[in-house]
Amino acid sequence: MENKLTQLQDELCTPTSRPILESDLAQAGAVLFAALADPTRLAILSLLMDSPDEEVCVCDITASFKVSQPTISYHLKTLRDAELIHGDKRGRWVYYSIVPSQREQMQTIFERVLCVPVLT
Amino acid sequence: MENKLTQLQDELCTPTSRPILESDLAQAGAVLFAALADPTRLAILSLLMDSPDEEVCVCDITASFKVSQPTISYHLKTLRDAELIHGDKRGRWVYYSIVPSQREQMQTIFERVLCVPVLT
DNA sequence: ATGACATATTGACAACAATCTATATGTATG
DNA sequence: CATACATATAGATTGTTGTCAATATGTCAT
Repeated sequence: MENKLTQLQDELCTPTSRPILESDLAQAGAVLFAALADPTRLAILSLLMDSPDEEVCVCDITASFKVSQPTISYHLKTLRDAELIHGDKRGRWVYYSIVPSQREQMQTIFERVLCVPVLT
Repeated sequence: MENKLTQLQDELCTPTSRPILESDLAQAGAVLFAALADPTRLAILSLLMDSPDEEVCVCDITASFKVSQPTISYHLKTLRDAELIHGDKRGRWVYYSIVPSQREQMQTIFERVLCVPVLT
């Protein structure tokens, strides 16, 4: 295969001198978007974003979906691993919330990308 | 735009049967983020966003990565299927660009989510 | 026409993701 | 203490994704 960069004489395909996205940044972005690439996880995040006190009990999350409790637990772990949410165990219950430093980013994603308003 | 979210219950640990995000909206969002959930695809999008004439030849894209040409072709198809990019065949070459209606959304993703400036 | 070239498609395969059932862990309560 | 409850983890299964080599398709130049 011939690279256009080696064909400067051909006027049709002009080369680019612009570097691509730093690979570790692309990697980090891919990890973030992979965490968002599931309808159940998006709905969980939406639930957390819209919770007035910014905390939701796992039992409420579980009750909101048709999937099983272990599946919800799996999705919560996935979001936790992406450092988007945090779980606080109080007694028998665990209360999840958006990691504060990620709230603005999540709000951007919901309002400006998904075009769904969230509480502010 | 209309709010697709339902009100949360205010009492903790009271089950709710209401879905949070409209499921087709969550589904559509998941499809979008799945398209973004790969470092090579993010870098391709970054390349297209940063291209001054907003068009990049496949040969230049292929030359920018270490993966094989069929792999690049596969990623381009994935981005095409997500309707994020469009390919224009001119002669032997195919020139890809961001779908115009998606440019603003992509700019939001790069600048406000990934914190990477792009050309405007 | 023929051959070189650019890109897409196919088929195979390993890695991973989403889901379930079953079970474990920790906590409150009778 | 025993038991019920809330959540997490383990293991199995099924479907999906990223990658490559090989090949097909279409286009240009000779």
